[in-house]
Amino acid sequence: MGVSKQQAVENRKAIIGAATRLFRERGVEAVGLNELMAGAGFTRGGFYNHFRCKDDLVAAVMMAAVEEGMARLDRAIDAARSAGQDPLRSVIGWFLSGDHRQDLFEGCPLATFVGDLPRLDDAVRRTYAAGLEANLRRYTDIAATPGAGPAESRPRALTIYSHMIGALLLSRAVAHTDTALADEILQASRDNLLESAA
Amino acid sequence: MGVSKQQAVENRKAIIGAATRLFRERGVEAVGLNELMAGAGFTRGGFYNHFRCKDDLVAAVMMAAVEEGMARLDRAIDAARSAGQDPLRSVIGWFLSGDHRQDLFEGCPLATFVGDLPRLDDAVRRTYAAGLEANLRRYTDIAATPGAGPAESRPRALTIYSHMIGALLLSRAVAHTDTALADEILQASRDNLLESAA
DNA sequence: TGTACATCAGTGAACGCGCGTTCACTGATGTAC
DNA sequence: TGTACATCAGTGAACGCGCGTTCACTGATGTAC
Repeated sequence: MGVSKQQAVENRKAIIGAATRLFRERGVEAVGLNELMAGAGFTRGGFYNHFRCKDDLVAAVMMAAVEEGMARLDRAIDAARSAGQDPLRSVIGWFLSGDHRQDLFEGCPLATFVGDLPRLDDAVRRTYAAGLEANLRRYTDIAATPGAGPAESRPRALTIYSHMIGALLLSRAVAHTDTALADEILQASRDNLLESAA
Repeated sequence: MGVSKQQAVENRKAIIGAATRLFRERGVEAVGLNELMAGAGFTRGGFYNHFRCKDDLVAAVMMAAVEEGMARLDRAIDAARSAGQDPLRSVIGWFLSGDHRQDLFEGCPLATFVGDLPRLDDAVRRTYAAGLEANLRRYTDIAATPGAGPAESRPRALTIYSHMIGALLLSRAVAHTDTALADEILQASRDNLLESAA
């Protein structure tokens, strides 16, 4: 068609955006390039002007999702601090909420993509691992109590994060089949973690 | 070929067995029926003498995996009790071990299949949810402290299980990319849960 | 500033491939007499 | 007990389909003069 360089850059972003939405919703393997390009408003052939192969796109999607997730976490922490609330309690309350369980699109990317990871290549897994480490560092910050050093805060952050991820994934796994159990799981972990953070 | 009824029943079990191994190792979607039947020692066409479609097999695999997982849990609990050990501490130690992280074949099926679940059909999800509930009941039993009733033990079991699942999945997700982090995750949660179970 | 040409994002048909599934066939098992 | 026939698990070729990827082509953008 002939398209300006600036437009091409935006189109690339649009492809990544559509892919992120579809991958989060249905999983990386279940989404084909044809559907994906149609979702971004293009025909299939143009894909290869932007990416060498599907794995390249997946790597770009993971990178974007992890960065966006971190930015969202930072914003939530700032908002809590501005409001004079404990950022850790605030984040726990959001992470283990029904909203987060339902929201595949803006939820924690590490939770959403953990199921796809075994079938993805090393570049994506490195991005995932780096994203996890970045998240854990932030959780270490907000889990720190006045007197405690990193030797205490770090393992505490790890356990809180593992616990939340597990509860969210189990709750999502049974949400459509046994809503009562799904709610019970979230509530038990929310109560437990909020109590331990008090 | 002509095969006795008894042999046919065993062949069906062999197909389920091969499928369970392959599904656990590489995910349900990534394994084709051709490879699967070859893995069980047959050619592809015979599949439909045993199952109406692939989803039927997946349902049978999930059922078998969940039952086997429960049986294994019960055996571990019995063994711990016979040895005069606290079954809860015993199970936690196993669940959050490097062995369990590495062992996709005999590990907890709810952890292994949680990533595949979003793309599987309702029958499989119901089996999964029932399996989760059965596991949680058993954890409620072993998490019970002398004075406590189910109102305390049940949420406690849920939080312990969620926490363990999350730690195991995160640890597996980064095991090949950042082994130190993977070990750190398991250890932090193991220390934390064993301490709270003391 | 205006013109001629090169670039390259987007198009849409086509590629080979492996998927889940179907089918006609086979032959030992199991049954009826 | 022996014979004739029906059953049905297993075979392997074939089906349509959608996948990731390639390709020749297009035409507006961007560049050289």
